[in-house]
Amino acid sequence: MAAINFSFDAAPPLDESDANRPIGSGGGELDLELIELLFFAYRDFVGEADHILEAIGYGRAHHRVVYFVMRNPGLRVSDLLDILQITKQSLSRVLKQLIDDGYIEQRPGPIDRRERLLYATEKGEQLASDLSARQHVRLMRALAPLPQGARAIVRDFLGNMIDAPAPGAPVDRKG
Amino acid sequence: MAAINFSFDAAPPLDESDANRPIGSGGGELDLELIELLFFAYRDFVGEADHILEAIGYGRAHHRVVYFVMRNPGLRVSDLLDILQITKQSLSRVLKQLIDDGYIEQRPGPIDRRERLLYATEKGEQLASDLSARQHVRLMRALAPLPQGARAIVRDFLGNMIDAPAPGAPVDRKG
DNA sequence: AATTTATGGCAGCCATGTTGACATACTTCG
DNA sequence: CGAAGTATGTCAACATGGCTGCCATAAATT
Repeated sequence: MAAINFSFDAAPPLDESDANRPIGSGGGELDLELIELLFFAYRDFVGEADHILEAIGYGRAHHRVVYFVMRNPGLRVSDLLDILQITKQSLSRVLKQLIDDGYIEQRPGPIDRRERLLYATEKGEQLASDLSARQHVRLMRALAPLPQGARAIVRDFLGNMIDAPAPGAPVDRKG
Repeated sequence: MAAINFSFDAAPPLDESDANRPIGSGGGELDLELIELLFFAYRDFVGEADHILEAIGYGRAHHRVVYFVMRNPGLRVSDLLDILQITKQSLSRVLKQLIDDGYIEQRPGPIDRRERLLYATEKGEQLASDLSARQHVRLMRALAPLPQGARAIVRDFLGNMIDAPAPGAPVDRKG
């Protein structure tokens, strides 16, 4: 639990007031600073919710499922598989628990009754909110000291990091 | 492999030219947009290196180990445990493989000979660079369309997301 | 009626995280 | 010197959450 992040002692030769270009024109060097900052940031970000989850015997897989169902009520199972990019079996294990425990409920699709549309129960909404609240606070704390417009920059950066941007999503706000 | 990220259909009511405050003063709403963008961004970011790793039968754990040894030559095992925040047993499994396969070598500490200082071999350096290069390209592609100074914003944001910032690291550049 | 689709379930494998106990080599302290 | 502490390695055992393959069922489609 020491939460040591090690010193970034070999930090890239970057000036504080720098722009995009991450490394001096010297050679084919890599932006290792951002790579490891992303690692540490995500590690601590997801670690945030673990206390709540432990208390009810759940793991991160449950978190992700209840989160995306809360965010997209009426989601089909196959949609969830696409979002999480895991297999049916991996999903069904945790989904079954969440349904049995009353966090998520299924209703047959009104048009195609083979579908089992997923909805978070009130209990499920509550859980998802509790978990997200912690992460929200961390995000706000991280953004607060940054200049105006930082949130938009971060959002666009993250959006651009994704393989296939959501339709109608990002982002090219240089000009 | 469909890499569907689902539409962020319930996207927060945020204006493009917005600043820090993520949600209208209405109530206790959460910045779910950033939460899930971070999830997708990291998912695709770490998925980047998987092809290379699969080819040699390694997983992400090996990646992390060889990366941090490359970044911090002469690291002690206990330092690595602190960085990765895993247990000795989890580390030793992958570390043993990396040593056996010639990616990492150990040398006794010059002062305290109980220590086994870790160094990446040339083979290990090569592997770490190959892996990082992919991620570097993704980062550069994500930053390229953003305005001047975006990299610094992103770096500071990520740094602020970390539990215990590295000594002498981030960052409070609002004023 | 036959086929396709959406879902569920079972068996079993693998990677990677965990704890606890113990061994070895070395350093440090009294 | 001998005792105690430290850095590391190792073994057994277990949990989580990925994976594949195969099969079942219900409903839609042709």
